Amino acid sequence: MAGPHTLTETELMVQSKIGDLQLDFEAMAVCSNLFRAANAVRNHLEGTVLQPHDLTWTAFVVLWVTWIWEPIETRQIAEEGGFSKATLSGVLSTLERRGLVSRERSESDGRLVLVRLTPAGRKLMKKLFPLFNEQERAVVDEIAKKDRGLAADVLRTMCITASPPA
Amino acid sequence: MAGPHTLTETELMVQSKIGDLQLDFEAMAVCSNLFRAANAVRNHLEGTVLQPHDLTWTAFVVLWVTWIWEPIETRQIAEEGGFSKATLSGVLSTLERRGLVSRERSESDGRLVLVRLTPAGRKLMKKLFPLFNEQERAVVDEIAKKDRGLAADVLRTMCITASPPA
DNA sequence: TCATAATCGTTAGGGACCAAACTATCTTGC
DNA sequence: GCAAGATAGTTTGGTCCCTAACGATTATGA
Repeated sequence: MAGPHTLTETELMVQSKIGDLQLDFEAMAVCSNLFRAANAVRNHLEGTVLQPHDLTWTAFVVLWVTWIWEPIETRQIAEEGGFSKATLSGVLSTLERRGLVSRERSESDGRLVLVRLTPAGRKLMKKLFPLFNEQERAVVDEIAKKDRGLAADVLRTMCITASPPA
Repeated sequence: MAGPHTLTETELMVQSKIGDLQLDFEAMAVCSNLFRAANAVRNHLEGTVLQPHDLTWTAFVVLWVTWIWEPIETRQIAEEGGFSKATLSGVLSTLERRGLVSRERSESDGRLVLVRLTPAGRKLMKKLFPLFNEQERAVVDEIAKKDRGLAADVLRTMCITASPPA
């Protein structure tokens, strides 16, 4: 979904395939662009900020969430980051081996594990996050300033609409 | 990045961690919501439309691109779909084994492989795509009608801004 | 009290994805 | 004409991520 064909070309072809069925091309355009944009932005951030520090996207999210909310329970990291606790478990082990985070069993509830950043982890994030945000700014730069708030709102709305009713 | 904390809470925590550095919180909000929305929408579409037919996201994209543009060269599918030709190769084999697509060597250039849908593949897409589009419509439904065009534009802009200069 | 259920993090197994190496085919320049 | 390079698709090896099953701990209720 990141191809060279224009939307109009595609719409004409779809219409010819689907016959006289009713389609919502505007919804199609919004969704299609949503996936392309998310991929492009993620690839950009990975390439410019993360890869030079040998960090995975998920690893960075884990570091970021932990940095902001430490000490934090692993289940909260997984929920905040939007991935499974199984994925988190592996990523945490990697980050722990690299000396960026530490795990510690909760004293009040033996099932829980609390995660913190090590001093090295905090130092890394204090250096890395401004670079990350600078690239976020660059990615948004071409959007008219007055449209940015609306963009964030629209995306949040889609988030809520598409999320399972919990 | 799909967590329960509000953006304002997060901003306050980030500010306290980063000190007096200049950050663009609006860019942060747009990017953060972009990833959450893309994940939520993709999960929704997979759950409601794809999983009942035992189709992967990537497999569906391959079917869709092929359906619209057949006969199509594999390199075009990969570019249009936004994944590597290595990934495509495996997915095509799976779809071929299930009798949904067919591969055929080009007569004019022996390096190329042309892909088509089988009648079964075409039948499936003619049934599946309206369902898919119906869910795309549902996901966009809460966005004010007048904002949808702008949303698509903004996303396209981010796409272009973030994409490598080719 | 104490078995049953719920919840936590980890482990096992599998699928999707990519980069790099490989084979086959076509193009280019001498 | 033909060797060297370019290009297409596939295979290989490895990473990331998920679901499902598991062991450990805590909560529940008869």
